[in-house]
Amino acid sequence: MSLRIVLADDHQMFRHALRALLAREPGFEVVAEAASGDEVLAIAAAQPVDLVCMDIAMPGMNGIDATRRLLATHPHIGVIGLSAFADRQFVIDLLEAGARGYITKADAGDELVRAIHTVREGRTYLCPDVAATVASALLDRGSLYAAAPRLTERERQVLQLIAEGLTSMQIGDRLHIAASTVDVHRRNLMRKLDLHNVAELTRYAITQGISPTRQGLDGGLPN
Amino acid sequence: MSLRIVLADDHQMFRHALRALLAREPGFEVVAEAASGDEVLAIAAAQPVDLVCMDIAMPGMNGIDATRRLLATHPHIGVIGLSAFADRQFVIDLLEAGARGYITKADAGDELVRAIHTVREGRTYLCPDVAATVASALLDRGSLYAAAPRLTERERQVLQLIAEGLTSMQIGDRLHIAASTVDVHRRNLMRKLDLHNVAELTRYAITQGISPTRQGLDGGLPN
DNA sequence: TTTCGACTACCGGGAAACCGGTAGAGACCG
DNA sequence: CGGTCTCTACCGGTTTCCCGGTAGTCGAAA
Repeated sequence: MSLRIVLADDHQMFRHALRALLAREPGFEVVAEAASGDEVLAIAAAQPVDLVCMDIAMPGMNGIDATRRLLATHPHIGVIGLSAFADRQFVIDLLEAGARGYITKADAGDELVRAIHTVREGRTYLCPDVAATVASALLDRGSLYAAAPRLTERERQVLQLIAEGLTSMQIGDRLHIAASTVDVHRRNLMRKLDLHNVAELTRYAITQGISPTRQGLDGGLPN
Repeated sequence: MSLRIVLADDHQMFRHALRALLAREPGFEVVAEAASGDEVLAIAAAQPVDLVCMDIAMPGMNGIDATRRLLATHPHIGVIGLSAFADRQFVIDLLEAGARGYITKADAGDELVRAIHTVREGRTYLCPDVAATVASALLDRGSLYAAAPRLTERERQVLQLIAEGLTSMQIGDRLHIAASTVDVHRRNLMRKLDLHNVAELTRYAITQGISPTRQGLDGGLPN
C-alpha cells in the first residue's frame, strides 16, 4: 500500500513540480492537491489520506489553522509544514498544532523525501535550521510552549484578514461575528504583540507566515 | 541536441521540484541551478545555455536586472520570467528587459513546458492572466513602456515609513514636511498602485523590498 | 516660453482605526 | 465551587486614515 499524500500550497506550479519530484519515489502517491486550508479539510473528509505537505502561508485558511482542525478529526494523518521562512514562533505554533515535520523551501528536495519517510515511521523530522531555531527557543526559556505571546485561533484568523487589508466590518462579515467583536480581537492582538497599528500587524503577520506576502491585488489593473 | 536550461530561484526546494518536472520532457536538460541573478551570469559565462527560467524575487541581484545584464552579453538566450505575482510593473519591466515569456506560480506546471517550447521556437509566451495584464496596459495608454507606476524618491520614502507604522504626522516630522504633504504622497501612492489601505501598502512595500520583511520585532518578542 | 512633473501645503468630510470601559456565555481546571 | 480564559457584543471618545478638491514653487523639458 503506497502512502497517500496531499499537497497543499497556493501555487499550482509548485504543487505540480512537487508532484513530479515525489512521483520518482516508490511508495509515494499524491492523491490530491489543495490551494487552501479549507480544501485540505474537504479532501480529508472525502477520501483516505496518510500525509499532508502543508504550506503555511495560504489565502483563506492558513496552514496552522488547517493543521489544528485537520488533526482534530483525523489524528492519524501526518502533517509536514513547508514554508519559505523558519521563523521561531511560526515553527512553534505549527508543532504545537500537531505537525510532525517542518522544512523550509530553502532546503533541498531530498529533505522533503527524507521527512516523509521519517514521519511515515511515526517520528518527527525537522530540517537543520529549523531544529536550530527550536533548540534556541528551548535554551532561551527552558520550555517550548512558554514562548512568546501565543495567539488564539480566532486572533490568528482576524490578524490574517487585517493583513489582507479588510476593515473590521468586512472581517466580521467573513467570520460571521460583529465588527465590534473584531475590534476586541484587534485590540487584544495589539496588546499581546505590543504593536500599535495596521502596518505593524501586517508586517508581523507576514514574518510569521500567517499571511502570504500577497494574494489579491495581482491580475488587477492599476491606474 | 537537447535544450540546455538553467533554473534560477532562491528556493532550492522549488528548483529541485521543477527539475523533476522538466526531466519528464524529452529534449529538456537542466544543466545548472542558480539562487541569485549573480549566479545566473556566472553560469552563462562558464557554459553554453539556451534558456533560463528566472524567478523575479531573489536576494542579491533580482531577476529583472539579471535578465537585462544576461541578454546584454548573451542575446541568444531565451528568458522566461517566473514569479509568484502577475504585477503589471513586474511583467512590463521584465519584458522590457528582453524576456520572452512570463508565467506565474499560480499557473499549472504544463504552462511552463508550453512556454519553453514556444520560446525555443523564437516566439513569446505569456500565461493568460499576464497577457490580460499586458493587454490592459496597452489599452490604457497605447504604449507598453509608459505603463509602469514609477514611484518618485519622495513617494518611496513615504511608503517605507508608512509600512513601518508611522502616522502621517510622524512621517512629516521625520522628513521635515507637513503632515498634509505626507497625505498627498500617500494618496498618490495609493492611486498609482491601486491600493487602498495601510495593510496593502505595507504588503506592497515588503514585496518590493522597499521595506524589509523584518526589523526588530521578531527576536525579542514582548510579554 | 510654456508646459509638465514633483514637491509643497491647506480645506472639508466620512470612514475606520485606536483606546478605554463593561458584560454575558461557555469551557476548562484545581 | 470559584477562578481563568476565550469568544462574543456594545458603549463612548479621539485620532488617523482615506478621498475629493485647490494651489503655489521650482526645475526640467518641449
